[in-house]
Amino acid sequence: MSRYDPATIEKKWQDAWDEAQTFRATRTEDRPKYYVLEMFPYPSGRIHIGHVRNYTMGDVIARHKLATGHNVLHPMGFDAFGMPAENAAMASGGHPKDWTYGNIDTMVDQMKPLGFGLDWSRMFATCDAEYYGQQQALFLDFLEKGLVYRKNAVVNWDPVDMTVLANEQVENGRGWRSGALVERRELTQWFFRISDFSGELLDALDGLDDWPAKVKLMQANWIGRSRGLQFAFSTVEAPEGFDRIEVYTTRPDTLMGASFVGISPDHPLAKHLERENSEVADFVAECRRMGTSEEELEKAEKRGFDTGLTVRHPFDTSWELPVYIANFILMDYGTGAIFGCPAHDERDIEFARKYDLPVRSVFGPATGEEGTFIAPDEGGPAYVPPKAETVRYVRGFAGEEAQTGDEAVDAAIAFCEEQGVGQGVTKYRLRDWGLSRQRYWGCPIPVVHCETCGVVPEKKENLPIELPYDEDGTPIDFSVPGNPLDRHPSWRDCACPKCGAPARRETDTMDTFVDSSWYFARFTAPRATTPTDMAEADYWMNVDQYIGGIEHAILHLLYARFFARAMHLTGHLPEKSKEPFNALFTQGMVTHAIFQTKGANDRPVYHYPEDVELRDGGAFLEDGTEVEVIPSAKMSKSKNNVVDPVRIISEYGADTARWFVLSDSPPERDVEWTAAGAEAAHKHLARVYRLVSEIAESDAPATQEDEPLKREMHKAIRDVSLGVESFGFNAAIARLYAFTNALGKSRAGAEVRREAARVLAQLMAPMTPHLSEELWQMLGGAGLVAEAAWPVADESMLVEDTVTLPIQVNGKRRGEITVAKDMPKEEVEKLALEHEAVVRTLDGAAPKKLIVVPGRIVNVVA
RNA sequence: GCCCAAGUGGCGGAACGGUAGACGCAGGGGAUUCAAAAUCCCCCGCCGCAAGGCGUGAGGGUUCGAUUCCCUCCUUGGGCACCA
Repeated sequence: MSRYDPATIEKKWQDAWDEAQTFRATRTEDRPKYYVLEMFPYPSGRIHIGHVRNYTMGDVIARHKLATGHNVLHPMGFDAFGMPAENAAMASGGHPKDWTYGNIDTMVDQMKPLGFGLDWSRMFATCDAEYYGQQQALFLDFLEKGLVYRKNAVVNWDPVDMTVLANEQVENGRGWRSGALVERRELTQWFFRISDFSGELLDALDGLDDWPAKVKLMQANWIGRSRGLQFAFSTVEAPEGFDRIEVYTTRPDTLMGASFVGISPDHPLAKHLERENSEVADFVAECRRMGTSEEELEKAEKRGFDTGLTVRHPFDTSWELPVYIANFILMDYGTGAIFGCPAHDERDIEFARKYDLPVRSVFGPATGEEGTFIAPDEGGPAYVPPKAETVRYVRGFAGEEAQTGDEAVDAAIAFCEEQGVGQGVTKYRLRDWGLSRQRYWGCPIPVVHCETCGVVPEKKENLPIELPYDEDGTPIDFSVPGNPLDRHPSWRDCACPKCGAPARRETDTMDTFVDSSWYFARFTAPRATTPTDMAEADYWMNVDQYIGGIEHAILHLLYARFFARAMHLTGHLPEKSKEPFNALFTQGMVTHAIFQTKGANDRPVYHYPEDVELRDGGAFLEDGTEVEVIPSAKMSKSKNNVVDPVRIISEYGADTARWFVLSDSPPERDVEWTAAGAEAAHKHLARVYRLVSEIAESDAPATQEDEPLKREMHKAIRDVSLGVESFGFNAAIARLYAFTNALGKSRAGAEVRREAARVLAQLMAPMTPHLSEELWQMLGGAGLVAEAAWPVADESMLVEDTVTLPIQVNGKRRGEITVAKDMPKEEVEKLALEHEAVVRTLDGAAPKKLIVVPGRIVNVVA
């Protein structure tokens, strides 16, 4: 008998699938289509075990759908633009393009041995001119439809390197290379009008039944619909043009508790005062010496500057409130100005206590908790109950004295509208999507700046506007910070497409989120000479199952949903694709223990897994030094806990890697890669190989154990199918272990055992496709198991006629009874009361209560 | 700071509100073997001789019954608009 030799069989079957074009996506009308997509990778240089897990999940779905009679589209590509390529060029010379394509080649070479059922003929990278040229065409169509515009926006500016920094390049407020204090600087930039779609993007979440609830919730919170009051305070002796300050509030019911007005450092009034008053200028400059991320703003100490100006309260013109410039107010949200009601807002009370501003309670608890409740104006914390809770108003001005916050807000809006003080408005937190990047390695924005014509779109026939590789034969210098396109006259200088006069190209490139916002549509016709081919898009869209990391729950998925709408409006996608992903699954990461010892100065020293020996419940280096084991850490090159799939494949084969990454954890959770686990997976596959070899050669006659094995087989078909269809891969694999155990122990005849083994090969095929083809062949299966019809469970073989019921006394299990499945409740009760453990506990007394859940449980309450 | 998750034996994990620990790893015992590897079989939450008791991050609550639902807290992870 031959041994399980993955190296031989994996190559053999990969060649067979290539030959048969098993995974080539073809459009035919006789079969339903199924489009499964995993988020495409960034070409970092090597695949990691997380990729293996992600693509194996997609592959299981794809292979199962193929076996259930679908035309399957399962493509792969690369999200190839972005900063790492430029950073690599800066750090070690070379060109981002060469670096990127070199990485792609390596990664494709590493992915192919894993045997994924992918249609490689559709592969592309977003840095292919063929792809980004079509992206430029989309941009021009969006521009024409008014979906793109220009406005000023702030960026992180490094004043030493004279360059724009990404948020991740800002460390503790300083540029990562120069160490200079980062400033916020305004630039004119391009924006997509995603905020015009706020309401629609929010409401449409309800229709996404096969998306995780948590993702929909995160998106809903991100879009952030709020109902509030917009009104203006009139100012006292303010500079000309600033008679009024518009504010937006979601708590107009707290207007009588107002104690100050706060404006953003970027508010027009702040900018005006900055020019006249050096103290204001200092404070505002201080505020701007901060990154642009919301996280940083929120974590920063709340600070304000009293402008000396005041405003009049809208209900009492003799009541004046001070105007502060405050570092925590965002110009992008609402009107860039607020009123503070310290009694009912934690941030406001912190601010008020810091600057000694009055705190006035507007409402308190509705029911008497006076004993414990300390009102905010008596030194207590801000009182911020949920808006649905009824409270008692002491400084209300509209509605009932006792009402919920929601009712009070509605009443306050109605009252203010009636008094002409303001209007109720709906606002969204979602801001427009800034797509300009001051970088080289991205899709050029296809517009030209002309002195006479202004901003002029490129003509479509001039697309793609390609990135220059060099400058007239001279390599581009990436060692200088900043955007090389800015310093590239022969690329930058051009003729105006409108008037022909000398003009300058836009040197900004697009955010890489643009690239990933429509690649799923491009896969339906990757070589089309327009962004999409409507016939192909109409057939293959939508993505039936999208799989990727939870880290993309908000931005990528929201941008893609916007893009699908914009592509529909510009005629590039059908109406049904406005929501492009029918079902979404977010998978967890692969983690690995960190092996660490202490070096000099107690600095941790990290060791590679292959240098560590696990024995006697500890971990040791070769020289016997004991190593500290930190389990379940995110894989990271700097911690030396990266597992290289190439190594795993050469040691155990692709099927072992695929089996293991699916087996141990539910797919939405993180999985820890352990050497022991991989070893165990491999042993199991070898055992299946041995078992099936033996069965294939057996000629044992039929026995009375045929029937139980058949039943076991049909139960396995049911459970594994369900597991595969519902992302219960770990459960499906546990079931396959059980079925293998049953098959191994069974003394059924050869014919039934062979049938069961064929089914086992089929059920395993999505996870371990190469091994399954080999087993299928040994068992005399026709053709490729990849193309064989998925087995169907026979319902009549699944019916059980008895059921075992646990008997509980007071909720604790005390025994069990086995009864006929359809035994009447009364008889079950009788049997339960006769049970020895029940009799003993009741001790002659009558039970207080008797609960019988048919087919489930019996609970006796004593 | 804000939003969203997750926490169960020595370990990964299973469990429509209904027998907590399926399946796997590690560990223990045995079979086979001249011996070993490989393989096969059995045991395996904790305390306890046992009867029994205790156990799903912590503390409350709802329920005949809670890992599951609700509230508060702790820890870890993801996101926070220029990382992808």
